[in-house]
Amino acid sequence: MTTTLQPRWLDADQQRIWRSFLNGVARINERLEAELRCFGLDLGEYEILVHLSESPDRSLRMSDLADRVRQSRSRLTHTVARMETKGLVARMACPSDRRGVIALMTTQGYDLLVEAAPAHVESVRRALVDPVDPDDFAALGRAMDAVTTVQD
Amino acid sequence: MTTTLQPRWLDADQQRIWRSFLNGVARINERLEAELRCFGLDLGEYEILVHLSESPDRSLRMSDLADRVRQSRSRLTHTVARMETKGLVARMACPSDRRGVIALMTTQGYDLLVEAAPAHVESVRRALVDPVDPDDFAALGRAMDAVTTVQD
DNA sequence: CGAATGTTGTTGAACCGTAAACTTCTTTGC
DNA sequence: GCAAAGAAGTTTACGGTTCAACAACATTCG
Repeated sequence: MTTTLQPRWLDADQQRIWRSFLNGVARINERLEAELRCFGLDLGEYEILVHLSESPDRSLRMSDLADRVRQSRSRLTHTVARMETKGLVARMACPSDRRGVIALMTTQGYDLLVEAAPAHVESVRRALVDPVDPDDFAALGRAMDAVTTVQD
Repeated sequence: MTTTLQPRWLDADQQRIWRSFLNGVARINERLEAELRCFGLDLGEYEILVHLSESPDRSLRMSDLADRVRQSRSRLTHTVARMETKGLVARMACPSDRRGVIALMTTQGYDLLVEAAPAHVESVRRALVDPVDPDDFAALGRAMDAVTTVQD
């Protein structure tokens, strides 16, 4: 007798919630991207600016930054190169590790973040925070933490 | 006196939850994409197959399909063209509207979906359904419905 | 009717992300 | 110390997405 692993299908509720999730995430992304486009940024670039602005000297090692914004190193290299030509960030050698490169935010980059942040926060509110019941919003946080905590 | 609109910043909890959301969504996507790559599919293609499989005659108008999978029409045209060369879908003229094009799933496409679906469902479980508390999961559904319901 | 407007789907170019190879440097372990 | 292994970033080529322009057809409304 062969023990065939039956797939554990999702029940109707689970399926419905899963599709709501896909739809909701897509909607949220659309809105945030649309808002940021007014400032010539996409969400990836915006997040780079945010994390740099929160770091000492407004600078971070490339690999560190890559982890925080969940971008591959290759992608970050490309993105930072583009942002460098726009004058939003700069790169310098890392003094302690000669392999390293430090990305740092320019004044222009900081100014752009200061300009874009209120509109971005407002779209996060309009797209997610405001329409959702506060208890459900808290549950959303717990759910996403659980998702992130699980190791593969 | 000018009435400057003060940005309504997120409080610490809201900020934390928002970042958990970004991290969680990214993690879930990574896992689903990784799983589907074993079958030569990405999530966009998989969803196309799912929606075709659930429709009468396993076929849908391109614009209808585009709405359901939340892809731009241009993107869908390109994606379906690629899937057509792989033999997963086919296209035919729409009888009732001569502008229209109907995408339909081939037997090969259906077979691939049947093959990939159990693994995909399993990764949805592992990435989201299983690690999350059932009450929080239900709340997640309500939250995403609220997000989708809001009109711009 | 018939022109104006809207919808459908495609096209091609530009742009961005991915994947793999590669360089340079650091760390490890004998 | 030194070779092997690993880590940091970059580069290149390729593939997919976006954007704007477009062709074909449908709809609207005077």
